[in-house]
Amino acid sequence: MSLPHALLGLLAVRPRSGYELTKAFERDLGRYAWQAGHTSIYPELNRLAGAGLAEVTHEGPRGARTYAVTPAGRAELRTWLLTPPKQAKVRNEQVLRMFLLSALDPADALVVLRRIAESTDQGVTELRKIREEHAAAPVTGAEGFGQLAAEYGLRQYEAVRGWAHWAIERLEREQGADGAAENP
Amino acid sequence: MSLPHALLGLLAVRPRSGYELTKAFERDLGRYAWQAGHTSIYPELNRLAGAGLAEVTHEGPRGARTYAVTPAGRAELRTWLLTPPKQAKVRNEQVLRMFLLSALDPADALVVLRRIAESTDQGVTELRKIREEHAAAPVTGAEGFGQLAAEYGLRQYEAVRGWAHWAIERLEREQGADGAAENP
DNA sequence: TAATTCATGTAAATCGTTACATGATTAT
DNA sequence: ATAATCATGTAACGATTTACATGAATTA
Repeated sequence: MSLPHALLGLLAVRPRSGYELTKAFERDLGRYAWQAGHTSIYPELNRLAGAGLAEVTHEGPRGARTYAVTPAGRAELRTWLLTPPKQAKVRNEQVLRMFLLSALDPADALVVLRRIAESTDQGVTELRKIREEHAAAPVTGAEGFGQLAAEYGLRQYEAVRGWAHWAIERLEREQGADGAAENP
Repeated sequence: MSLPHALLGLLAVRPRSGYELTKAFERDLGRYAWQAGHTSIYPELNRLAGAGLAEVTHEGPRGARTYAVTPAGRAELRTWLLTPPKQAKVRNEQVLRMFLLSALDPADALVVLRRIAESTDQGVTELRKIREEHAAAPVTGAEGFGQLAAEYGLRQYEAVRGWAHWAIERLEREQGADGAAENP
């Protein structure tokens, strides 16, 4: 159960409302690391506040409440980050699909792989552009957050992209070899 | 909910018992793609059999039942693999930890990063060895499964490893710059 | 003023994990 | 004989998702 720590981590960067946290999950965190919807986030914020790990620091229009992490929350987050479990829980549907790809015949597998190659080509291009734009920015605490994470996301994309192209080439060579087997 | 498809995919490679499937999740699938314990696997196998997507083909000692995927199950798996959702579900505690790393002060972050670097160095070495050992093997259907997945796992490890070393160097340079700021 | 976005919540249903439970076979 | 491993299950609890619900503020 990592949701509370994900929330504490985001609040440690800067205070936010539940609504803003929800959007952070949709954009960055949820794409690579941990997804959660507002229906888990709001109750969890209440629990964190009840436990003294977060607190409401500001109330805005439309009942918006800005939460900040407390010193106790910061300590909890630090402990959690410094004591990782041996085997972390992994559940990634995209990766699962890649692992099961060989259950398809090569023609079908190629369709899927080409789609992956295309979308990761695009993803790499986008993320590289974003990185170049922010390359000049200072590297202090809160901003460092985005940069470490962005670099991680980019390298992840590049790895999948490289793998997809490698797999395509491999499958194509195999198919080519089948077709050309009769004439040496 | 991808568990049924994960099971169909494994059974598509070759028929197995629930016990063997459980171990496959512990070893390969669960490390990178999708974790599941026997308490989800056994009931799910019964559901798949009830739905005609899998069937018991053999009964061994100790009540062991070997399941195989049916033609309907193969069709279901194919459909699932060929129609991916826009946004797949991701939940990876390890990656979450990396995303939240910048919430720590640089000294603590370096501790965690060095641990990651060490364990991925090791992982890359291990997986490379395994790959070399199997490099000579033929690349037909069922074995291809392992090879695509193994390559994916290796590249994933290498990406994390590269990122960790990059982040360490960056943080060390930052700290070094702080310390040397007084004497130009 | 109508539509959109902001902003928060609850309830029911589904899904997953942990703990509990049992017994057969094989290895020491 | 004893321990380890094989092999399957159920029940209770906790976490997550989906559907439902509401209203304030902003934009067109």
